[in-house]
Amino acid sequence: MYNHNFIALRMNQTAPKVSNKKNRIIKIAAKLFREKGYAATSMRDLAEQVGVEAASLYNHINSKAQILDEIIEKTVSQCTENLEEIESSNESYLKKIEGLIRFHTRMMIFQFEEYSVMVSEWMHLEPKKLANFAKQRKEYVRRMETIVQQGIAAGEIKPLMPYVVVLNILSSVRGLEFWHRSSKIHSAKKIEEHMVKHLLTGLTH
Amino acid sequence: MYNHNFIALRMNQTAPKVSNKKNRIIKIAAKLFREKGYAATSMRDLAEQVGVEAASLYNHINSKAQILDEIIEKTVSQCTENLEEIESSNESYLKKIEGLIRFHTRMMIFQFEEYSVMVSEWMHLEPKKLANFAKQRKEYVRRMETIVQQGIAAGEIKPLMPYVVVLNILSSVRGLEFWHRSSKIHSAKKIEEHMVKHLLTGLTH
DNA sequence: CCTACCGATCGGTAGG
DNA sequence: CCTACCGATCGGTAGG
Repeated sequence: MYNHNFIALRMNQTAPKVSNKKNRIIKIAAKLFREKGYAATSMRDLAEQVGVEAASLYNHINSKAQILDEIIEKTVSQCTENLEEIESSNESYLKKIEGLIRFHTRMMIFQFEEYSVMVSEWMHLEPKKLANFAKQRKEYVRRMETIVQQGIAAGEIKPLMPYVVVLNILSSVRGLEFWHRSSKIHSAKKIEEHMVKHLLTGLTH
Repeated sequence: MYNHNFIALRMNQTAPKVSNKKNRIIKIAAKLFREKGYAATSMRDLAEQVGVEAASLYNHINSKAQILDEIIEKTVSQCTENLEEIESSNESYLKKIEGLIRFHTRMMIFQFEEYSVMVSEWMHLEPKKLANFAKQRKEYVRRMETIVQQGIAAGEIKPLMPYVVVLNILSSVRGLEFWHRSSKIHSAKKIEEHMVKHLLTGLTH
């Protein structure tokens, strides 16, 4: 998305105009969907934050459902691309898991609104989009499980249910939503290091 | 709640009648709130599942908001009572943390609907109830952090940010919501053991 | 427990 | 981008 705009900006100065307004609407929607939830956010709430009447939103977007879909689709793509990079790297399995913890932690911190909406509001997607998301998420978890499984087989990781390990990692990252809210007492870098340390090496010495 | 009914049942056979109907409504509401979210669940949805007209629900409950409040308040009480028991026990700090992981894992498995609603729908509480919940949750986390802190001071736990550790534990448990949905391939006991093992001792040997 | 109904608000459209 | 408005649905009440 950002890359696309960057290229378009260099090739045609006037082209991104409409797109920028749409992006602004989606950005503000992500913020509201995270705060209040998708169902409890009205198009009038959104319009107010954007600074227009509700009817005017429809010159830039087709429906409320489409906004949710675009937020989630964009975030899913970023996760999938990262997973592919990690899978095809030459790191150890433990390093790959560490990379996944770091990536998701950064997503939660630096793409806070969009990532939170993806993990908490996906159930409000329309039936077809919902089915597609569920399929992609299942596949994503399966591929993470495979890395854990391979790490166990290689003796790098202790024998644990890969399913529980993957769920714990993804859920722990989700928990950072709560941290983010209560201001940045702790730096992002420090949080990331402690996430990795706890999830990889546990509490005991 | 269950204890209260149990006692009432022995003392007066006719007393719990109205209460049972209310409990049934709340139980079904918890199921719907978890599946669709509080805001996306209508009183007509609930009435249909209960098997009456929407207007009839109001003979047993005062408002939609009250239902959410009762679900959450009951679950909060159970968590707080358990925490007090653990705090006052003579176990090591590590054992106390283990006990908390086990308790919350069991809550998520055996009080699935109510616990899920508490962790996912609390933001829809009415302002006064919301403020109270936020206060209690903050206090709960603080007390868990204190146990971690003491464990570190005693040399039982490696030096990690207590805040991150507590968040990871509570969030990992929350992630079991997803597991529960996909049938019981793995037994509850096995899940609990692997939760403890991962969160206490990590992935590495 | 029901029928009948209330005012408010919802997502979205028509027309300019 | 607005005003004006649509039908549908919301939580909840009155009255029996």
